[in-house]
Amino acid sequence: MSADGTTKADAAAPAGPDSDGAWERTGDYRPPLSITRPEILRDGSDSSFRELIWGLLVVAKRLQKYPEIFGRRIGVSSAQYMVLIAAAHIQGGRGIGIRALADYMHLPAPHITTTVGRLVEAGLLAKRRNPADGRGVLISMTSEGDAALRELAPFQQQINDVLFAGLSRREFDAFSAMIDAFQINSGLALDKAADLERKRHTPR
Amino acid sequence: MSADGTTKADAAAPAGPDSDGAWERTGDYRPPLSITRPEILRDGSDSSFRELIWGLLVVAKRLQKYPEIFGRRIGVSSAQYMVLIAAAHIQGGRGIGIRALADYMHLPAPHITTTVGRLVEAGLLAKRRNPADGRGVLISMTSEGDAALRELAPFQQQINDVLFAGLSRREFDAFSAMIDAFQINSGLALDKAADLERKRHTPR
DNA sequence: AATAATAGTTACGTAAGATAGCTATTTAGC
DNA sequence: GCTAAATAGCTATCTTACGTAACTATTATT
Repeated sequence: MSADGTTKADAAAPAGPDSDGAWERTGDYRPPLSITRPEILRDGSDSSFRELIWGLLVVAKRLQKYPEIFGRRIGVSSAQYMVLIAAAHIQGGRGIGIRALADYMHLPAPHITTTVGRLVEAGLLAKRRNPADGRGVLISMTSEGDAALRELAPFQQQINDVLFAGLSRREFDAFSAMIDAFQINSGLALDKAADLERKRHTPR
Repeated sequence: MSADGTTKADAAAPAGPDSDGAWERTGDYRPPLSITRPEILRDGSDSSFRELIWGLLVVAKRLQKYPEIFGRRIGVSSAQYMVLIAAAHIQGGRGIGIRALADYMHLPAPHITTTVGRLVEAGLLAKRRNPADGRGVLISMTSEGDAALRELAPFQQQINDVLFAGLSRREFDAFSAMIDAFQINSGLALDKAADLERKRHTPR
């Protein structure tokens, strides 16, 4: 299964003698291939792919820190900041429902309910019954919420300017296109994973 | 401060009449600019930037699910899987210390300690005192850990093949380069944020 | 009118990850 | 050589994210 010639069954155990300081570097552990597409492999190794994935995970974790930072600036938690921004994006003229927010954010509805509740307590969001559907509610920004975002903007601008420093418009567009494509692929890959898990657990 | 002509101070409040169903779409809320770089703005609007950021956050959240999925397959948590992979990457021939792992993963050392502890309990990692430095320990894969990764590999390959489906080698390389650059910028932006926060809280 | 579907809420559980304070060992200064 | 400082790691605790299950209230379906 390993693409290279070295089939070392027991490279896993702590290799070499630990009685003295001498160590052969030949014992370096090599994990199995994590991808098979020939366009990605290089000399039968997936190491450049692994590095990319690791880089992506590093970036992903960092990106999740921005909501935390921006939120702290206006006195709300990371999740609360995200909901606030999401509401700002899609509230439209009349407000937006919990379910629509949940879908937009790819989060379960109960999470939205509690988080919106806290933002309403804080006065940043307003919540009223949907006059057109008594089951639903309409969430919208308050002027306090708007003021918080406006107060935040200069801080945010300085940080985002650094985040995209040195990027030409052409590069920005290329980056956007790649992320769009990757967003699709990552969704398909998650579906694939769910598929495989289902097959495994219900092999009937 | 708003780049467009419409300076609507109170667009924040739920606009328009809610007594009937008639709604003017002119009341749509517009958040303040989140970036100022002219290469990014389009007609004075940051909406394409916001969309990119939102896409990045969606991708980021999805990426964080993969460790969870892969980990579940071999009976460990998301964080445990990440530590296992990290150890596999950098254990070298003799093993790796807690601090080095923590740095590699950009996580606080105590988190590594507890997570490694669970993986040792599970038999996937081995831990021994560093013979060259009595304070330190050396973490390395066990053959059980290696077996788990090998058992996981086919599953992982199918998913990763979907994740990068349709990507040519050239596109893969371009993507890698962009992520590398973005990794640097995101680090700098975090530094900038910490800077600004420090200045705010110690204005002396 | 009875039933199903939908919007939202409440309550609870798991786990990530940050912080503070501690012990043990090694290195540096006198 | 002995004391002080730095370093590696551990334990305990706290906050928060986010998922699931069970429930209520309203609207749509037949």
